[in-house]
Amino acid sequence: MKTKDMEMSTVYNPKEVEENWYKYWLEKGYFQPKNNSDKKNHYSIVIPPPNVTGSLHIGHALNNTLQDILIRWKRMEGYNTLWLPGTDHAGIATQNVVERELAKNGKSKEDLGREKFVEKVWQWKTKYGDNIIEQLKKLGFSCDWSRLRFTFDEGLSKAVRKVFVRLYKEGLIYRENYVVNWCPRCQTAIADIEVESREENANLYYVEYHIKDSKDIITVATTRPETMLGDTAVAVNPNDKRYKKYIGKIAILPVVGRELPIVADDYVDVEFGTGAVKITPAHDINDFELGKRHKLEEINILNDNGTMNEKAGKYKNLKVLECRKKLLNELKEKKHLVKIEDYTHSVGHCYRCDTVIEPLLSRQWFVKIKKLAEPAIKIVEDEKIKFTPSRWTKVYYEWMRNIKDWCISRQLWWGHRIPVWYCQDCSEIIVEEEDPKVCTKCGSKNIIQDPDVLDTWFSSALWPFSTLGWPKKTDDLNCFYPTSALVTGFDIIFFWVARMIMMGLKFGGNIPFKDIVINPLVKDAEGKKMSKSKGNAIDPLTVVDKYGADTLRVTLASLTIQGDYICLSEERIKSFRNFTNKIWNASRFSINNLKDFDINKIEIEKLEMSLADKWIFSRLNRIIESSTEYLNENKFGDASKILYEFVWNEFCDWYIEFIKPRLYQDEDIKDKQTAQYVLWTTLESILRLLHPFMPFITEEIWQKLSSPHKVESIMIAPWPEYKGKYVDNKIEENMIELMNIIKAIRNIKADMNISYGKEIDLYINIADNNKLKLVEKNIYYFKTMIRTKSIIIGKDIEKPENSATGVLEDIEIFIPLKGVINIKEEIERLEKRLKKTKRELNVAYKKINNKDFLSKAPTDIINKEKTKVDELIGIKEKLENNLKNLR
RNA sequence: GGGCGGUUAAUUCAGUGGUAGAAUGCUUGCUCGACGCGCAAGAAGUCACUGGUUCGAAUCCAGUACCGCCCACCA
Repeated sequence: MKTKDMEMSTVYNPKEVEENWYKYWLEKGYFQPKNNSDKKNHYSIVIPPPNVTGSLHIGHALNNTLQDILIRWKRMEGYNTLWLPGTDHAGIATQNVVERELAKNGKSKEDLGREKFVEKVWQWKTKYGDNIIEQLKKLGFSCDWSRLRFTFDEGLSKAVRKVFVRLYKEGLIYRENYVVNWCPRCQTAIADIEVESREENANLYYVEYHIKDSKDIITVATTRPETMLGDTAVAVNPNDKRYKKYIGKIAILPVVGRELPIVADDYVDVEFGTGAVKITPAHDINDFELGKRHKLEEINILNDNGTMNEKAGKYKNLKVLECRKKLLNELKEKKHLVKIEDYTHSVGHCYRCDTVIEPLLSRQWFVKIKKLAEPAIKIVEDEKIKFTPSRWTKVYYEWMRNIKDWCISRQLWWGHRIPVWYCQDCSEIIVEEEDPKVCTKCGSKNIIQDPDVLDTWFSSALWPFSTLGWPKKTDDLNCFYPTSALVTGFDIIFFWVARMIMMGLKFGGNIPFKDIVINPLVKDAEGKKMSKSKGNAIDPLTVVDKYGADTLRVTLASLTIQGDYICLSEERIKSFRNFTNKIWNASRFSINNLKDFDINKIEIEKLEMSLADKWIFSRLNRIIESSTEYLNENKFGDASKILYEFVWNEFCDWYIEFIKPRLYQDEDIKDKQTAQYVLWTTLESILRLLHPFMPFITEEIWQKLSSPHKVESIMIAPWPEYKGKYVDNKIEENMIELMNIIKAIRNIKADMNISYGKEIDLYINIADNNKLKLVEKNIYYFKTMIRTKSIIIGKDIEKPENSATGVLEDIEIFIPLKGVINIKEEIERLEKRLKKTKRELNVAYKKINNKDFLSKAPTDIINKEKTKVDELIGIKEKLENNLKNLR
């Protein structure tokens, strides 16, 4: 076979190859599934759609690297694979971005009006929305770009519409006045899980309310004094002796002067504060529910933008905190404010913009979720869907079993408009899949659509089937649904994963995916969250630019352990850059030494493999088996770790070094060809094993490693097959024995300050026949592996004078060092070894002299321990003899 | 308040009952026909603590301490 004659640089340069190979793969159409009819043999993943406003961060890099590893691996295994990409319209986030753009020109969305504004957002999306998609390509991800989807696409919007209408008609979507989480900056309601609460230092204010027609006073405690402007009652515990007499009486709201009934309710905790609570039904969920029980008035004191409204009287138009300050002053002046305590409590913040959330009574749309949650819990209990790592199952159950109705309406303009029309004439509510022209009841044309849009996560919940064409019965849907795996972060298990399972079961008619792989969150070297503002963020594209996509990918994959977080640092990336380069150079070596090799011209059956050849085949097949198994278990870190160790520590450090003398000679052509054959086969398999992790460099080398490849790209080459016949324990044991002897000799050389390159005379005394044979057979390699001038080997070799000694079980090694050896140092070296041996011997003795151990431990353990004692005694005696001679 | 996870070498982590491991870092030495992004050798751990089970515990059980996260919140 011809090896393409190519100069390979000593340092791998990813920039020269990555773009071209990506183009090549795209041209060949490898990213697309073979067909969409072979349901049996399919493997599919839908991408967690990044926001159209997003730019690629390290979390995306990790998440998508894992997906690409799975897809590339399965593709090589012969599956009909589809990795479907797309983006999310990201309601609030995108609207915010475009609003900011407008603000630069001093405009607001109101200036444009709804229609023009939405048009503007679409324009923005067309221009920038696929930035992140282009960035994904830089990392080599093999998504089928021809199937790119967007949550606001026409097709996906139809799916959203259908789901809404069906849920509504089944009574699972309803509209209600309720205290919701209101973000005054985004000016929309948000769902409970979109609120992030944080402990904050605050004050607890004690305010006196006078009792009507009495000199008595009832004191309430509050953290949000401004809400008293919306108070409509004071509540006490019915069993509280202090306040029993006031129940049914009237309290006077300070400043405002409103009359408030004093009601009794079990909700009130006698122990907390004063035991009396001001009740603001429009701005506190508990107060709201208490208010319902006692039929209290609900007074909303806030505008949508978080300022006080006309109900706040003279405090109208002030921001909440300004109002609080001024109101407290007034209360103080009027002697109503009697005490201020330090107090820490948790305060809700908007997960999009971090603004403090105000609970606000408003009319919103909700999904009645319990009925949808039940089957979604059951399906996980039945293990039809599995979490990796499995502990996330508990987190899922915990949330699903305590789930609350989902507020899905958002007071935004960018998003799926709620498909509900209100007839202005007969008050009919019209909910249909097609836009109604007239009222379905009275025929009036005077109908108005609900102004709100749906929570972005509503459309994301349909992603696994809406992207495949649902509600149409498409071939894609039939072939690729349910999808095989979902890879995502644990931060969106509730937002997304749980809802996809519920919606998938309800509308997709099946689970949306079988395997949920929860990937860790990436933190910096100190374990801190990465963020642009902190300046500790590692930009994946910068890493790609500096070190290449393969390095980034294999780094991330290796760090993907079963924990919640991984710490990434430049130092770590560099270590994998070095690995990439190691692969490059091992390949460079191999290619150069395979120039005269043609696998078609050799008779494989007639080759006589050496110990090292058999050993590397044995190891290779073990690695094929276990790396495949690790991938099956979604253990990306373990898979990459064993590949790293195999390539570097076994293939490079030992195998290549072992065969060098065979490759460099031309006397024994058959032996040379054997080495070449094993070298070629092993490297070629390594490349295929590494391909899912490091697609670019493996393709580059695979193409250079000219060969009888049956296919034109490593991407579509078969996944290496495990061949058990090559796995041989005895061979591996022998090799380890040999390695240990070599290491022991190198150790002596290093200890005695003999440079590695200096050739030595070597005497080896081996008592055991098998070991003697083993060493004799492989003595050929010692010249290069340890640089020997002469070797004398046998059963009763006399120790030459003035030689350094090494003891290894029943083997003695002597290196004569006339004039070089320092007797004192040699004694010290041997004594140190003797001391250690004696210590180990003591421990072992104790064990085998323990009656309980002998009677209760299994025999193989006892025998092992006895053998160990014998060995240690042997070593000890040899060391002592040598020491005696030195003195 | 409820729940989950963690604590093993300087660092990041493997290790689920039988001699404490890897990678990186560190120390020392090295132009050996792949690679200094390298080679060789080496040092380095009371496996958080206290009990218990066991012939034997990093590993199983109970408790303690510390760290992290999630959920629910009493104004």
